[in-house]
This record gives sequence, structure tokens and C-alpha cells, in this order.
Amino acid sequence: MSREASRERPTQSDVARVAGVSQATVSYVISGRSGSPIPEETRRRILENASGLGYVPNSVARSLRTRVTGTIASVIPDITNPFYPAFERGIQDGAERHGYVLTVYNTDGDAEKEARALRSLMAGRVDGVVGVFFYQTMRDLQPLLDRSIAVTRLDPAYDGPGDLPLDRLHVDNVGAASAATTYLIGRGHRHLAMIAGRSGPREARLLGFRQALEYHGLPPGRDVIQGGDDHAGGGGAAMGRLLALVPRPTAVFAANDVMAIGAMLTLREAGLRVPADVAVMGFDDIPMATMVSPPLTTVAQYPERLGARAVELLAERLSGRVVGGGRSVEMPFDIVVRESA
Amino acid sequence: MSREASRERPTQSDVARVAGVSQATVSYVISGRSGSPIPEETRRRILENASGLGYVPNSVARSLRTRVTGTIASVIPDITNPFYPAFERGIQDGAERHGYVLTVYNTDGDAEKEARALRSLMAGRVDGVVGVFFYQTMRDLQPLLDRSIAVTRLDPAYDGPGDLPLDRLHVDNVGAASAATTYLIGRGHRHLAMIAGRSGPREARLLGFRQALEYHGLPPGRDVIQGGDDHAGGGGAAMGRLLALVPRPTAVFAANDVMAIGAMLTLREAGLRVPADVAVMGFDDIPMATMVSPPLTTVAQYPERLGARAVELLAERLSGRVVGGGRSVEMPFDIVVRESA
DNA sequence: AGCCCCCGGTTATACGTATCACCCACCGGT
DNA sequence: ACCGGTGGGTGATACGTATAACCGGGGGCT
Repeated sequence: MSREASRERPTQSDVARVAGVSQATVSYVISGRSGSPIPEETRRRILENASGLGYVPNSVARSLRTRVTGTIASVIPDITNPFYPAFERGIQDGAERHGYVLTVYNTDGDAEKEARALRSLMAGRVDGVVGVFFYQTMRDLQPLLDRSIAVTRLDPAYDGPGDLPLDRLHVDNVGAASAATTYLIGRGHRHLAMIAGRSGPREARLLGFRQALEYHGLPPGRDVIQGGDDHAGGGGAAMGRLLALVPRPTAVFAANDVMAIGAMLTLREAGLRVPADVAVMGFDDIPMATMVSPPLTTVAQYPERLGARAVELLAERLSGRVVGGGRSVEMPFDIVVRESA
Repeated sequence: MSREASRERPTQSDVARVAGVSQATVSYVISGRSGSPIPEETRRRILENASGLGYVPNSVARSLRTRVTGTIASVIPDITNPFYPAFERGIQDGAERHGYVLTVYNTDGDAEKEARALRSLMAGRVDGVVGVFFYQTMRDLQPLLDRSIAVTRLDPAYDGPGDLPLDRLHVDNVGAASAATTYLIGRGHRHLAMIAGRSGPREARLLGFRQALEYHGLPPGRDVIQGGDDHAGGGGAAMGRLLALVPRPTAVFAANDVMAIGAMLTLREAGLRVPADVAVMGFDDIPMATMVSPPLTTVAQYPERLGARAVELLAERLSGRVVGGGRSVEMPFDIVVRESA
């Protein structure tokens, strides 16, 4: 097989030449838009020659002309955080369903990286963005909207109807954390602690925890470990500090499953049983939650649906079916009782 | 704040007008290429006006002109498979380091979806591709190369030097599975079973398993459960079938950690202890492996490094530093001994 | 004085596609 | 015989950028 000098990729003009028509006619046939009636015979001849030459439309040129890229972006802190793979998967499936390609940005929950992602998005390489932003205000997103790039944002909590034409999606983290705490109280616990971590929805979850304590007349959580790492090690270290308390809490609510699992590992090393000695509850219901021992009681928030729904909202804007003020949709959560609490 | 009719996004021509120069001059300043010497004064005036207008280069137009998109793609079966988040993360970090944006395709290990991804990539929206393909032959990738889209492929095993200018990356799955099996044999097991699943590297891992048995003079694995799901449920079901065997295997090697964990869950339900009654070994060393009980003994293959290295190979092609025949690089694995075997 | 060179730009064009504005030939109706 | 309409196209242009080619004028050198 002789490797003939790398042939340029064929264009509509090439197809036009061999089919004996003009480039415009090829374009009408390829893009399928009516604008000029093309008889079946000509149409077939063009399509045959196109596939014969291996012609594939150049999507960059097409985007320049139409001002539509057929691409959406996701902006996510860190795909190795087990909450996000399912979220990205939901976005990806939604994108595919609507004929979009997906490009991804990660931010590590870092302000500077979030800003970098936004700057890259301003270059007009996408039609819309689904994002989890910890540091950007609504106003920071305005430049995207000015460039008519649609945005759907995943928020940690409801914060009022928006003036900007930008939809928001949220799980009621306050309510969910409150429900989780109430569940623990209902199981008879009177001395609860929380491991709060430092990531995005931490504030809302901590607030819900405190609200539930207050509502049930318990002293406001003194035993809250803030900051630290969001990974299992962070949860384990936080648990270590809680174990030093006298009296020791009988139940621990972690702001996410990974930290909860870390806490359980520390408990096991300390020779304590879960939930007999210390009950542990998490948040997220990551896949791992069912596989640890004991299986983790936690709060489920269905990230795949979240991602898919975010894309629906985006697609409604992109198609022009929805315009005007921002919508705010609340997504469901569930308390999932397993064996750890 | 009055919302003045959505102002069009500014172009170089707009900047040129207010700065009192030609569009070409703006381009020379913005793109930073030397081609015309620009005095500092003019240069500053242009940059000031550009940022004043909120000018951001249009990357679609730029790509059309330069034939460079600044984007690479990853083609991956399923991000919710716990092996892949770290792999994608490695790709993303590599991409960022080299100034590329990342777009992602998922295939679900399905031939039709793989083909769809390839077709989309042919439209020239990316400069290069890092892919995990289960069904595409080398020849199927040729159309990408013809369009001068670089490709790095993650293979399940070494299969000879390539004639195509396309680099391949692989972990020695045969050797790794053989090493894992040898480890089990070294622990005194004489009756081994394998849960093979059906995903990509299954063949290679099964081969390694059989080679090790043969080398140690053990009967070739009769007790191999093939097919089935690659998820925990599949591993659990396979384990159920193995438990029905008489005599029962004393060690089980699963083709991936998820199935191994599923197998352990089934063992626990059956009231059997791991590793005392049945030893279990996995493959991949996913994050979950450290957190189950008992912690899983497995084979680590460092997916993040794998992804990063794949991008390095790609970047070397894209920059023109490397041309010609395909390279094949082997990546390390390690047997990670924990407590399940 | 004449020449060349270089500084500081400008003009024109191409990338590949979509689409608007035409245009010609032919046919049916009167 | 003439006119209008329609089927089947073509030509030109714009999208926003990069870049090759050119060009006027001033200064230095011989």
C-alpha cells in the first residue's frame, strides 16, 4: 500500500468539482436545509461523490459561519471526587441526547482555576455551560451571558429567583442535612458531632445540622470539626479529634461520604464498633457507600439525574424555547438508611 | 442598570477602529507573533482598548485560520467505572499543562458508540485523541491520521511495533495477571478460580491467569466464570456460581476490583470469611479497594499516570517533535498486598 | 545627492461553510 | 406570440482571524 503524499482533507469545493456542480449546491445538499430545491438525481450524485472522497463537514468552519458550535462545557471541581463521575455521566448523556459534544474543565474548587475556565469559555468555543462554581458570583457569569453563552449552575442551596437569564439547580442541602440530623436524633442520639470539611455545600449542610439541633432543643453543635481535607484522610483525622472529646459523641454526621468512610476507618482502628459505639452518617450516597462495612447510612442526591436535568434546562435555553429570567429548580434527596446509623 | 440591546461580541476590527489602526495590526499584537514590529506605545494602546471593549479572541475563527484547535479528545468507556476518573484526571492535567482543552466521549464499551465517536472526531474539532477502544482496529483509526489528527491509544497488551504513526500505551496485563496468580499460588492456594467479566482487558488477564497455573503445574483453570456484568452485581453473581462448586476454590482472582468487591459481598452473605475461607484478589486498585473490609489485595496500574503519559506522547506528536512509526510504551504495575488475599 | 534599509504599519487574501440574491430555461396559459 | 412562474441551480459574500506582500518616509552611509 503506497503512502501517497498526505492528501488534504476534502472540502465541499472538492466534492463540487467531481460532481460537476457548484460549492453552494453541495452545501445545500450536505446541510439538508431547504433553500434551493435539489432534484433527487443530483442529490444522490453529490452524496455519492462526497462519501467516495471521504468528505466530512469541517465543524470549525461550520461553527464560524453559523455561530453555533454544537458543544457544551461542564465545569466541575474534581472528577476523582466520587460524587462527580455520575454527575458528569448525566451531563454527557444529556448532551448526547441533544446532539452536543461535551468539553470538560476541572477547577479543584479553586478560585483561580474557576476564573481560568471562565476565560477559556469566553473564547466562544461552546454554546453553553453546566457549572459547579464555588467562588463565582452571578455577576461573574454575566460576561458569558453577554456573549450569548447559556449557563446552568448547580447551587448548594436556593437563593432567590434570579434576575439574570440563567437557570439554577439545587438540592436543598439545608433541609437534607436537617433531615439527616433529625434521623440521628430520632435514633436516640443526644450528643451529635459534625465533620464539615471545607468544600462547596459545607455551609448549607452545617446550617441544616445546627437548625435540627436547635429545633429539638439540643445544645447547638459545639462539636464541629471544620476545614481539613475532603478526602478520607481528612475525615479520619477529624474523627480522631472527636474521639478525644469527653464525653464522646455517640453519632457523627459527615458532610460527605468520603469523609464518613474515613471516619469509620479511624473508628475501626480505635477498636470501636459502628454503629453500636458511634453511629456514622454521610452525605452523597456514592457507589462506595454500599460496599463498606457496615454499609453507610447517608443522604442520596442522584447526581446522574442532576446532570441530565441541568442539560435539559440548558437545552431549553439554547433552542430558544425558554427566554428571560432565571429559573430555579429544586431536586429531590432521600435519606438512605443502611447499617452505619 | 439599563440592559442596552445585546451588544455583539467585539472583534479585532472593533478594537482596530477605536485604536485607530488596522485589523491586521491588532492581530499582530494580540497573537503576539512577530511578523511586523510594533512599537511599545501602539501596542499598549491596542491592548488597553481591547480589554476596555472586553475583547476576547474568537477561538473558532482562529482555529479555522490556523488549522489548530487547541483541543484534544478522550474516548473512554464509562466515567462511572471507577478505573476511569483518575485516568481522565491524568489526561486533563496533561492537557492543561500543554495548553489544551479537553472534550470527552464515552462509548460504554460499545462498538457502535465507538464508531460514532470516531465520526464526530473526523469533523476536525480536535487536534488529537487519547482513546480506549475495544473494537477499533488500527486501520479504523487511519481516517483520523489521514486528517492529521494525532492518536494515542491505551491497549490491553503489547501487540508489536506499529506501522502507523500512532503511539500506544499499555500495562502488561498478561504479566500482571500472571504475577497476581503467582502470588496466590505462593500463599499456598492450589484451587484457584477466576471471574473474568467481559470488558476490554479481560482476555489478557485471563491469559495471564492460565499461564501462571500452567507454569506452576496446576490444572488449567476450569473454574472461570466469563461474561456477566462488570459491575459489583456481576461479581457477586459469579461468586455465587463458584460457591456451588465442589470442591470450592480457596482463592478467587477477579478481572477488576469492582467485581472482586461484589464477590466479597456475596461471600459475607454466605457467612464465609475473607481471606480465611476464600481469598479474593482484584485488579485496578481503585480508591474503594482500601476502604472495603477487608481491604482488597489487588494489582495497581496508576491510571492517573497513564492518562498523563498518554497526553505526553500525543503532545510530542502534535508539536512535531516526534514523527514516524508508532511507539509502544509499557507502563508499570504493582501487586498491592492488603488483607483480602 | 543618491541609495538602501528598516521602522511601522496597511491591504488583500485565505481558511470552509451557509445563505442571500440572482439568473436562465422551459412550460403552461391566454 | 408573449408573459409569468417555477424548477434547478450559480455567484458572491460574510463569519473573525492570521499572515504574506507591499509601501511610504526618514535616516545613515557613501
